[in-house]
Amino acid sequence: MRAGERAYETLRSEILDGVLGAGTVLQEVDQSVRLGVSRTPVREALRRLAADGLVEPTARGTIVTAISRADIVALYELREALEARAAGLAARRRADAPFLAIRDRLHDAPRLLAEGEAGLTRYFEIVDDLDRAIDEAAANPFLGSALRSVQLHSARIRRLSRHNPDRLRAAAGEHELIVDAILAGDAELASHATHVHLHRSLTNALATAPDDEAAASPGTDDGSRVA
Amino acid sequence: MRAGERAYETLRSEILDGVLGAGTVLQEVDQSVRLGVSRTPVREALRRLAADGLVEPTARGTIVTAISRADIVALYELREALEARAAGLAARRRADAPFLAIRDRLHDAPRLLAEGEAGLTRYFEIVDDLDRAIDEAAANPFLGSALRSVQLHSARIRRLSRHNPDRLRAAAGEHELIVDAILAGDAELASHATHVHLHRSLTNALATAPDDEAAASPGTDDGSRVA
DNA sequence: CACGCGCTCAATGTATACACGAATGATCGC
DNA sequence: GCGATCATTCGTGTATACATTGAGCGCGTG
Repeated sequence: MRAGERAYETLRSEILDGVLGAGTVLQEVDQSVRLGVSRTPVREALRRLAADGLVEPTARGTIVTAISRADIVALYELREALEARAAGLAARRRADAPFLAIRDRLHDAPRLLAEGEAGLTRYFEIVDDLDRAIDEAAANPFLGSALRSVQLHSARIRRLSRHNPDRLRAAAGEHELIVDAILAGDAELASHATHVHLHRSLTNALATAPDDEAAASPGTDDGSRVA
Repeated sequence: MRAGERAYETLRSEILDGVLGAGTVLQEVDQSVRLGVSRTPVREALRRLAADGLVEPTARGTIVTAISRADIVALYELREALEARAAGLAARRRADAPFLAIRDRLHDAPRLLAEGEAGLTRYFEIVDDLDRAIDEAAANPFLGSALRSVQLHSARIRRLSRHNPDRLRAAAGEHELIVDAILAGDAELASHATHVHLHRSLTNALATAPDDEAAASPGTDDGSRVA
C-alpha cells in the first residue's frame, strides 16, 4: 500500500479513536519519524485530513480540531438534511436485498449489545452497513460524498454514546423502523423516521457531551476533550 | 502567494471556465512546466482537485471529470436538500442587513441582464453573494462546507444557462422570492421557494445540456462536452 | 494464428536537500 | 526595570533526484 495512504489512514483512525485528542500538534517531521516514512506522504496525509476537517493548520504545526457542542448541533443539522433525503431516495429505489439482510442482523442487536465490547463493535458494523446500503440505494455520488463526510465526524462523536446501552437499544429500534420504511417503499416515513432517529441521537449526544472543552492550556493533552 | 495555492486556483478556474474540458489529461510534469513550478505544488493542487471531484486519477495521468445528465440530476438532488435547509435556517436567523442589500441589487437584475457579457457577470456576482449570505446566516460550518462543494460543481453547469436570458430573468425573480421569505422570517417559504427555484433550474439545465458526452475518443479534446 | 510471458518506458510515489518565513528569546538601549 | 529590535531556530514550502509500479507492446511459443 502507498505510504501516503497508510499515513492518512493511521492518523485518521487515531483521531477518530481519540488516541490523538483535540489540540494535539502534528508536525510533519515528528510524524514522519513516528510513522517511518518521509515528510512527503505525511504532508499528503495532513492535507487530506485538513480537507476532511479533522485537523487544522496553524502557525505552529497542524493541530487536531476540537468538537464543541455547537459543532455537534451543526453536524446533526446537516446529517438530518442529508440522511433524511438519502433514506427517502432509498425507499423510492426498491433495492430490497441488502435491507432484508440488515433487518435480520438488526434483530440481533439487543443480544449483541449485551455482549460487551466485541458485540458493541459488531453492532456498529451493522449501523455502518446500513449507512452504506442507504448511500448505495440513493445512487447519488454527490450525496454519497457528503454523507461520507458527515459520517466521518459522527464517528468521532459516537464515542460519547458508545457505552450507553439504553440509548443504543433504542437506536437499534429506530434503525429497524427506517429499514422497514425503506422496504415498504414509503419515502416519507423513511425520511421522517430518520429525522426522529437523529433528533434522539442529538439529544443524547448533547446530554452526554462534556460541557465543552476546557480552554486548552497549550501543551496539555489530557484526552479529556470530546474528540 | 504559495505556489501550490496558485496552481490549485489556476487549474480550478480553468476547469470551471471550460478551458480544460472533460477528459483532458493533466500530468504532473506537463503542468509543472506550464505553470512554472515544480511537481510538488502541482501534485498538491491535483490532489485537492481530486478531493473536490473535478479531476480523477487514472493510470495515464489525472483527467478532468465529465458531467453526465445523471450527474446533473444527482447534483440538483443534493443542492435541493442542502440549499432548502440553508434557506430555512437563514430565515430563522433574522440577519436582515445583507439580505436587504441583496434585494436591492436583485431589483437591478433585469437591467443587468440586458447589458451583455459584463452585466451577466455582475448578475452572477449577486447570485453568488446571495449564496454566501445564506451560508453565513445559516451559521453552520458543516453545511457551509457541503454548500461550497455543490456550488463548485454548479458553477461548471452554469455555463449551460449563461446565455439563456429568459431563464435568467425568471431565476432572478425566484431569487427575490427567496430573499423576501428570509427577510419575512418564513422558513418554510424560504425552503420551498428554494425547492421551486432549483426544480426550474434543473429543468432548464437538462433542456440545455447536450445529449451526454459523445464517447470520448482518446486524445480528442474538442471542448464539446458539458464541462 | 492466437495466446501468454516478459521487457521497457513513462508516469507517479517517495526521499531528501535547500529556501523562506514566522515566532521566540536574548541583548542592548532607554 | 521595561521595551524594542535583532539573531536564532524551528517548521513548513519548494525543488529535485531516485524508486517503484503498471500499462503497452513485442517476441516467442504452442
